[in-house]
Amino acid sequence: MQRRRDERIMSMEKKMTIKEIAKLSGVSPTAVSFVLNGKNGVSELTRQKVLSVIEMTNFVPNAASKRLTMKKSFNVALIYPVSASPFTDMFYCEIAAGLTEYLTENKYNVVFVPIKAPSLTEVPDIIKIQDADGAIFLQGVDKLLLDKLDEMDFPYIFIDIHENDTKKIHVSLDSEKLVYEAARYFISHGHEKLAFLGSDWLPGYYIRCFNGYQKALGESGLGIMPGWIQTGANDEEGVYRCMERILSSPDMPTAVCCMSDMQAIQGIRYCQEKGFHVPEDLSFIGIDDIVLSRYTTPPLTTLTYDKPGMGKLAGELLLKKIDGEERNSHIITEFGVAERKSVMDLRNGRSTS
Amino acid sequence: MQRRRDERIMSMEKKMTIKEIAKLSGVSPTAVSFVLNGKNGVSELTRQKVLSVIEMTNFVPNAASKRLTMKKSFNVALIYPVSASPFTDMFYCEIAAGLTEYLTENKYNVVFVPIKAPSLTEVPDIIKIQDADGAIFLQGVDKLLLDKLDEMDFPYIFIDIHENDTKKIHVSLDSEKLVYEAARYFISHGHEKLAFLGSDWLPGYYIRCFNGYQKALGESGLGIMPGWIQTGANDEEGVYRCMERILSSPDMPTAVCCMSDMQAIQGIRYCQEKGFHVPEDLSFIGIDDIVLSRYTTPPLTTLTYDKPGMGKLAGELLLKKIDGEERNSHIITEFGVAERKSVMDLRNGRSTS
DNA sequence: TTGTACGCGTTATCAC
DNA sequence: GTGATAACGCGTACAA
Repeated sequence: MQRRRDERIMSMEKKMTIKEIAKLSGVSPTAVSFVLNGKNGVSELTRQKVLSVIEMTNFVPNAASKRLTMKKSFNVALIYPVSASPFTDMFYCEIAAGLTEYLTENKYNVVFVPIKAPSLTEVPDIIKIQDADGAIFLQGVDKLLLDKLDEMDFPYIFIDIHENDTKKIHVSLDSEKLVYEAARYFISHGHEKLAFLGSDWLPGYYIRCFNGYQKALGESGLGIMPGWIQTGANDEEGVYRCMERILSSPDMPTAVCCMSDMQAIQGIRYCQEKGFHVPEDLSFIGIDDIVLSRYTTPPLTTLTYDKPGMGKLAGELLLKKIDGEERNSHIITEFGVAERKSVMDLRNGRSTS
Repeated sequence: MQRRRDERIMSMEKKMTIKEIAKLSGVSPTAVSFVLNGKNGVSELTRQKVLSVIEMTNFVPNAASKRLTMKKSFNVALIYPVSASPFTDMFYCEIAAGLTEYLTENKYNVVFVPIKAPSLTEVPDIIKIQDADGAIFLQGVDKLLLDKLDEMDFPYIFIDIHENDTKKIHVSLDSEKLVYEAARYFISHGHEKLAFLGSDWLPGYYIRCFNGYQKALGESGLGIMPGWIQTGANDEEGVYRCMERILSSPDMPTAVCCMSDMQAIQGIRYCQEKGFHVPEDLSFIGIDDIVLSRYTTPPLTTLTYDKPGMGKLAGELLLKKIDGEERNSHIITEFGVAERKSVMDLRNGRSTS
């Protein structure tokens, strides 16, 4: 008899609702809700009754409904310009991986929102329609938009912010130190003529990187020759033009500091196409450790740190912020060196390994 | 007077609802809804009134509410095993990029759902809680799960399915033809001794690739020597072991057909580490054209096709299916050749370019 | 065209 | 402390 009833319940194809469960359990929807959410206020007896019905029917509360009543979307928007697309840029891809994993584990969806316009000043649709509880910006965004979001009290944080506006919460790298350490690495391997290959379309980023370069050289009393500093490495073509100038500099450098692994990799390519040998003729070091760097020839020596961890950390900060707890920004200042084959050790005439 | 009222409306910070808009416009919520959705059944006058109020208040209908009433989540789940993570595998990354772009344009969110368990037989949470209108599986999934989804009438499609189960809708590559053409490319460049480097943990995929290899060789009457066929290329280590055997084969091949770009790239690395020259000693060809292939040394010659387009196509098929229109599977059979530097032209003794 | 019931989980309000 | 009832949130669809 009992058995038959169970079967009837189990075979019900009708979509279950909390009311149905309540009816089947002989209790009120409230009681079911309480059981579902582990709140107390229900007797052990009812809890068991409800639990068994839930078990049998495989009931799970409807997401849309939950969203509506709780006024929470359980979505987080990941907003990025084309220059920082996780699908194009391997650096941001790794970060997005860590972020997505963390948020998924915490029952949030990550919604990828590319910015197509050159500059986003309008509140993105997903926020307007209240379909995100918070946002993560990659590489910063227009202040105008931030003002609007602030006015709405909408929680957001940044990853890899390239400005010195420390008022906003962000997870970033200490780019100055990154390039500084890259340069130090060269210097500790006997290099004294260091060129700088970078881009300046993100001015804040450029300045920080350049400062790191200059600081390292200054500390060691090394000079810079005309033509060694190139800032047009915005794309492959730009890198090529920059490298052309560096290579034709009257006093050829022995090493090149870069603002990203991609710049280093493209720089190496250019050298090789022109018949130069890396690292024998010229050494390179990157500062990202993107996966590509392992597979180039020579594999790229580069600085390394936990990129998925940055994504995860950003997720944590944002979730805390959504819950009303403020956390501080986090700037990564500790890096490892992935020693591969793109740096010549001038002290003994071999490539490092 | 009118002016003052406008300002009052504009400055209202209260979250607008369709009812508020109705009140302010002096019409019913229904009328507002009609205007919002471009349905007819409202006079031009009301339309204008409503439109102006919407304009002033910047009203946008709430997403959660829309979802609940329309019984639609406007989410699509992208479900993948670790072996096909868009964040790890550059091949799937490009596909996911095209898919995400297309779905975003069509007002759907893409929710990334990694499968952690070795085999997913349970209906994923996101589907249980009715938070996805459809799903896209990368690389196939357990039949048990598909049966359950079928029973629920839940729409799904596959990308890059590796089985011959043609009943399910999918967007895939003709792997047999891919490898066939890769082998043909070698043959047309004077190669007669072709090795095969692959993995067999996706048996259907392995068989198709191997068939392509064998077909090309058969057509040209080329023989296969013992040790030329290696199927343990599951990871870098596996590739190395396979290459070790290929290189120590009594009759060394001049070229290696691979089941993926990564295998080719890792194979090349192994050769180089062992002092062999690519392509002079051994030629390689890939079949994916992942971005990495452009940056290896030598850059990898590989087969190429529109991967973001595959993602977009999959999005189209799924959206149609969600709307109840069945579409046929699409198997990509046309490829280009990205001629780079990893293949030696044995007819004239140079590397192709 | 408009009023209103509906969908569905949560929570405030009440009764015992 | 337990449990139930009802209001809520909000866009949609159908009856009026």
